[in-house]
Amino acid sequence: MGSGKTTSFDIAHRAGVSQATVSRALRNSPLVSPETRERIQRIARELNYQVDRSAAGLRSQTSHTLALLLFEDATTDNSQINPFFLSMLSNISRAAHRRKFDLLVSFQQMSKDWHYEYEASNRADGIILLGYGDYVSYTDKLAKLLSENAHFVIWGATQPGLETHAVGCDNHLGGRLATEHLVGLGRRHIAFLGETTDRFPEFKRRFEGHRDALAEAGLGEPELQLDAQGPETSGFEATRRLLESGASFDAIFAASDLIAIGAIRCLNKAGLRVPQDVSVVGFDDIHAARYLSPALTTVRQDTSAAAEMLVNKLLGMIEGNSSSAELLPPSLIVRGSCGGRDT
Amino acid sequence: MGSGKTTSFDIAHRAGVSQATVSRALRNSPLVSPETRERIQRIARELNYQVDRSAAGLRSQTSHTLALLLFEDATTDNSQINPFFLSMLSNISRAAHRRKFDLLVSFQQMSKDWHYEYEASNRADGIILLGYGDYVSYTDKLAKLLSENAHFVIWGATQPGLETHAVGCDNHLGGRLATEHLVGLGRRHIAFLGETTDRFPEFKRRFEGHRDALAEAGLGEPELQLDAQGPETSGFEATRRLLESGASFDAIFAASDLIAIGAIRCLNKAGLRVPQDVSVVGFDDIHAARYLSPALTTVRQDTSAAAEMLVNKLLGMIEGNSSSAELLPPSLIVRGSCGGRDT
DNA sequence: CAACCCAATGCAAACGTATTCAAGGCTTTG
DNA sequence: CAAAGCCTTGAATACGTTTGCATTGGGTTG
Repeated sequence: MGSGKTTSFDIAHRAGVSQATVSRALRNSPLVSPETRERIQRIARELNYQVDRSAAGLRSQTSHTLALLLFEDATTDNSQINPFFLSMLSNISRAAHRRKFDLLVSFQQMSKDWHYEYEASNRADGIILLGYGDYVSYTDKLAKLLSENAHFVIWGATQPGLETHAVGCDNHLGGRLATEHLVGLGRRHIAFLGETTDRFPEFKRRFEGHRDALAEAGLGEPELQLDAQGPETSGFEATRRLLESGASFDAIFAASDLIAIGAIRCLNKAGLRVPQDVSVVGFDDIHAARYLSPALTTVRQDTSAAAEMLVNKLLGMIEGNSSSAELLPPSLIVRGSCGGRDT
Repeated sequence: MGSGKTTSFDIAHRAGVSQATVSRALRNSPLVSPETRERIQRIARELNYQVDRSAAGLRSQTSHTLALLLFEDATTDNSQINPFFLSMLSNISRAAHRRKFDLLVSFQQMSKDWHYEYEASNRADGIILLGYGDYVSYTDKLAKLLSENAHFVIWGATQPGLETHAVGCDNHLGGRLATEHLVGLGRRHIAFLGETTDRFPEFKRRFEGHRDALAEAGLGEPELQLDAQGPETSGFEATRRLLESGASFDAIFAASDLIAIGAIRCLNKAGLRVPQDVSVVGFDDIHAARYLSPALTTVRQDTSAAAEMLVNKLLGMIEGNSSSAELLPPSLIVRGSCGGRDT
C-alpha cells in the first residue's frame, strides 16, 4: 500500500491468510470456509480491490471476454452501418454482461485478416460474427476457423458445415408472413426487392418463403424480383428499375427495411402513394421503421432473443458443449404501409 | 508446434535467437538489427503467431484497450438506446482501431458502481463516457474518477472541474442556428422542448442559444418551454401539454431528434400539419431524421469528428499530456420539416 | 486407541511477455 | 596497440494471478 496497486497479497496480509486463499475466496471456491470467505471479501471491498484481468487471464488462459465483429459493406465508404445491427450490438452487450463477460467490439472489413486474431492472442474466448453480406467472400475464413475449432457463432442463414455455429431467424417463415399479409389484403402483383443469390442466403430464404406463400395462395410463380443488397440507395435504384420496366405491381416486399425505405422514397418521387397505390412491407423492424409515414409494416427479428441465443451458444461452445442450429421465429408487425390499417 | 500454442520462445528457437530479441523485434525496437528483425517477423507471420495480450498486459501493466461506457436511461426499461449514441459508438470503434486500440463496450445503468472498475482491473487504459442524461446523479462518481487521476473523457457539456476531460459540441451555437433558421422563415412563437435544468446541461445550453438568438432578433424572451428528457414519448407528452395549454405557437425547437419525432407524431394526431402549421427542428441528426416525412431539419453533431477527438484526447491523457476542453461546431441540416424547402 | 478421512489452508510453480542489466564483438580514436 | 564507445544480443527477473500438491488439525470409524 502506498507504493503500488492493491494486490491479492495485500488482502492476504490484512486477512492473515495466504494469497492462495484470497484467490479462492474471491472466486467463491467451496474450498474456503464461509467465515474466511466473508472476511476476505469484506476486506477486498473495503480496499476497492479489483482482480487484475491480465494476470488472471494469463494464468487461466481465458479472457472472460467475447469479441463482436461487425462486417461493414466495403462498397459503402460512408460509415453508416445498418441500424439493425446496432440494435443487435446493444442487446449482445447486455447479454454478455448478464453472463459476466466483457464485450470487445470491432468493425471490420470483410476482406481483412480478422480470423485467428482474437482467440490466439487471448483477447477473447469467442467471437460473434455479424453482418448481412457477401458470405461467399469469406467462406474460406470461416472454414479456417472451423478447422481450428475456434469458438465462434455467426448470425444469419445456416450454411452447410456451419449448422452448429449459426443462429438466425426463420427467414423462410418471415418471407411467408410478409407475403401472406399482402395477399390477404388483396394484393396480387408483388415485387420482391433483394438479391436472391447464394451470396445473400438470408435474402434468398426470404424470397423462397415469398415464393411458397404465393404458390399456396394459388398465385403461381413470383413475377417480379429485382436485386438490391444493403443500403437504402439500392432499394431506391431497384424501384426505379422496376418502374422503368413498365411492369404493373401493387405491392413491394423488400428484403430489408433499408431497402423498403429506399423503395418508398422512389415511389413517392414517382407520384405513387403508399399504401393506396402500392403496399410496402419490409424486414428487420429497425428503429426508423415506426417513424416513416406511413409507418412501415415489417417482419420483426427479435434482436433481444437473438442476442441472448448467440451469447448462450457461444458460451456453451466455450464450455465444451455442442449444440444445433437455432432458428428464431420472426413476427409480422403491421403498421400503415400496406393499407388495411392506419397509423 | 505439437503441444501448446506458439509462443515467443518457439519463434526464438526457430530464429536462433533469444526470446528477448523476439519480443523486441516484434515491437520494432531499434535495438535489434534490421536483418534479424525481418527474419523474426517473417517467422512469426509464417506461424500465425499472435502476442498473448494477457501476458503482455501483465508485464507492461497496460491493456491497449479502451472502454466505452454507454449510460442508459434507467427510467426506460425497454432497451432502446438513443440512435445518436449508436452512431457515436461505431465511430469511436473505428477511431480506436485506427490507433490500434481495442474497444470494450458496456451499457451501464448510471446508478451502478461502474467507476474504478476498469482501470484498476487492467481491462482498459482509459474510459469514454457517453450518454445524455442526468449528470447530477453521477457527479460524485466523476469526482472520484477525477481524484484518482483516472484516464477518462466524457461526451457532453463541460462542467466545472471537467474542462480537461470533456468533449462536446457547441450546444449554444447549435441552439442559435436552429432558432435563427426558424426566425428567418418568419416563425415568431417558438416552443422549446427539453428540460433546461442543470441535470441536462446540454439541453440547457441549447436553450440558452435559443434564447440569445431570439433576443438578437428582437423577439424578447422565450415564451414557451416544456420539459422533455430523452425518449420520443417525452416529446409526445410535452407537445400534448403544449397543445392543452392553449398557447399559440408556429414552431417547435426540440432539444433532440427523438423529442422532435415524438412532437411531430403528436402534432399530426392533433391534425396539425408540419411544416405548414408548425415548423419543427430537431437536434443530433440521427439516422431516422432523413426518413421522416417531412424529413427533419436538425442540427447535426459530427459524430465522426467527435469520436476522433474523444479518442485522441483520451490517448493523449494516457500518454501523459493534458489538454483543454474541445468544442465541436454543429451544423444546420435543412430538410423539409420547417418549410421553405421540400423533401 | 490407532488408523483414516475430510475440510481448510499454505507452498510453490506455472502462465508468456517486456525490460533491466550485463556482456560480447566490432569499430573508432588517440 | 590499447582504451573507449557503440551496436546487438542474451540471461534473468517481475508482472499478479490460478491451481496442483502437500500439510495440518480435528473428527470419525473399527
